[in-house]
Order: sequence, then C-alpha cells, then structure tokens
Amino acid sequence: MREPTFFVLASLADGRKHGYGIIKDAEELSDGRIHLKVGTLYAALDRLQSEGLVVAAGDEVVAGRLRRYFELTEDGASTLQAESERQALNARRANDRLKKRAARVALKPVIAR
Amino acid sequence: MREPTFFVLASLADGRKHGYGIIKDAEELSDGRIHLKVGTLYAALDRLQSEGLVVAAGDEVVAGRLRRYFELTEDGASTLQAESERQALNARRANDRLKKRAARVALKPVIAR
DNA sequence: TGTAATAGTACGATAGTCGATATATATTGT
DNA sequence: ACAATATATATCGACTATCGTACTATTACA
Repeated sequence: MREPTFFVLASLADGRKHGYGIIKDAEELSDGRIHLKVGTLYAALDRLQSEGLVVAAGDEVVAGRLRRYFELTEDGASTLQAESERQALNARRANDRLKKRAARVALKPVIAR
Repeated sequence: MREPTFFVLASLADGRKHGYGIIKDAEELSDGRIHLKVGTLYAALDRLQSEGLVVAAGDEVVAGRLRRYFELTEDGASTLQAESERQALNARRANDRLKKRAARVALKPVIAR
C-alpha cells in the first residue's frame, strides 16, 4: 500500500468523513507532509470501496455543495492495522542495520590512520 | 518510496552485496515476506545509482558466474534513515487512531442495548 | 469585484513494480 | 547420465497508483 492510500484509511479511522475533509485531515495528521491530490483521493476511495475497506456513508448537500461521505469498514480497520504493523517492523529492521552501519563507518577512519 | 526499493537500500545498509545476494538478504530480513523480482531489482539498482544512493562496487567472477557488487552511499544511508523514520511515524499515527477507534466501537454495542 | 476556500469530476502522463522470457553455469538427487 | 534446483544477470511489455492539471460551481471575505 502506498502512502496516499494509507493516509486515506488512517484519516477515516478517525470517523466518517467526506472527500475534501479527508484531504484536510490527512494534511494535519501528517504535520503538513501529505497533500492528497484530488485525483488520487477519489480514485483511491473508489478502489477501496470496491475492495470493501471503505463504504459510502451518505451524500449531503451543505451550503449548496455536495459532500460524499465515507467510512472505514472493519476490514478497512484491520487492513490499516496490518499495514501499520508491517511498516513499523520494516522501519525497525532498517534502523537496526543503519545503527550497525554507523558503528562500522565510525570505526573505519581510525583503522585507516 | 515503495517497499521493494526500501528493502534494496536496507539490504545494502548491511554492506556490499551483489544482485542475487540482495534478493536473498531482503527475503531473510523481511522474514520471507519480500521476494524481490529480478526485473524490479535491477531497475531499482539502476535508478538508485543514477540518484547517487547506491554505487557499483566492483564486478567479480565467482565459480564461473559474474557478480556485480553494489554498496550504499552516505546519501543512500541518510535517505533510508529518513524513510525509516517517516514510516515509523506514520505507523504510530495510524495506530493512535486505531486505538481510539477500537475504544469507540467497543462502546457502541453497550449504548445500543 | 475578485480572490480564496470549499467540494467534486475528468483525464493524460509518469514511474515503479510485476511477470515472463532468455542465457549460462554449478550443484544435488535419482 | 539426466533432471531438477540454485546461482546470476538482462530485458521488456503490461499494469496500476499516483501526479498534475484543468474544469465546474458555490460561499465567504476583503
């Protein structure tokens, strides 16, 4: 799963939201790092719905504008959970290696002298 | 950065390796979850070289077979570091939300009674 | 009055991965 | 002796998520 999709699910884990709301929320959740493109978002929502990870949760018209609401399914929540654990583990593994590497490269110049 | 590329860097963080060695190492590092496809690997190595994250580190012939070795640059190491931190943070954020969500859905049936 | 923010739709381009095919040698099993 | 598996790299078309941009439309604010 790629980062934009991950943030769509993570955003919806907070509760029912509409498309534009997801964009704003994901931006906040990622400290401004992620700005979901509209094309990416609605494509992702369509795909996630067809996969059963997200369901449409009513259309509303607020201030003359259509809002399409979505919410996470239990499947969506457990998929996000699994994805989150996978990423945390990958990060830990990479970090272990980087630490060992740092120890190695710190040693090298001393030997070379 | 996508998972296969991440594992190419993580594998090389361990030290100098050749293509096939990276595939085997990534498999081990990920507890068998990741099996890098050859197409993906060599495309990734070319790309990472052109980005300066990886450098060619000598060709050798071992037991009649050519081995093309690669190693991580300092840029590659810090890119992997940044990527690893990003993923760990994303995972933490998603997890926080999932915990809150679990608390919410655990409450709902009680109210409904 | 026009600019920013809100909200959604549409679509071509790009990039990374997948899956398959090819080539070649070494090792292991029957 | 022969087949299967492991080692090792190269290449290429297909797929798909994302990007980037343009478009429509309303409301709020300066």
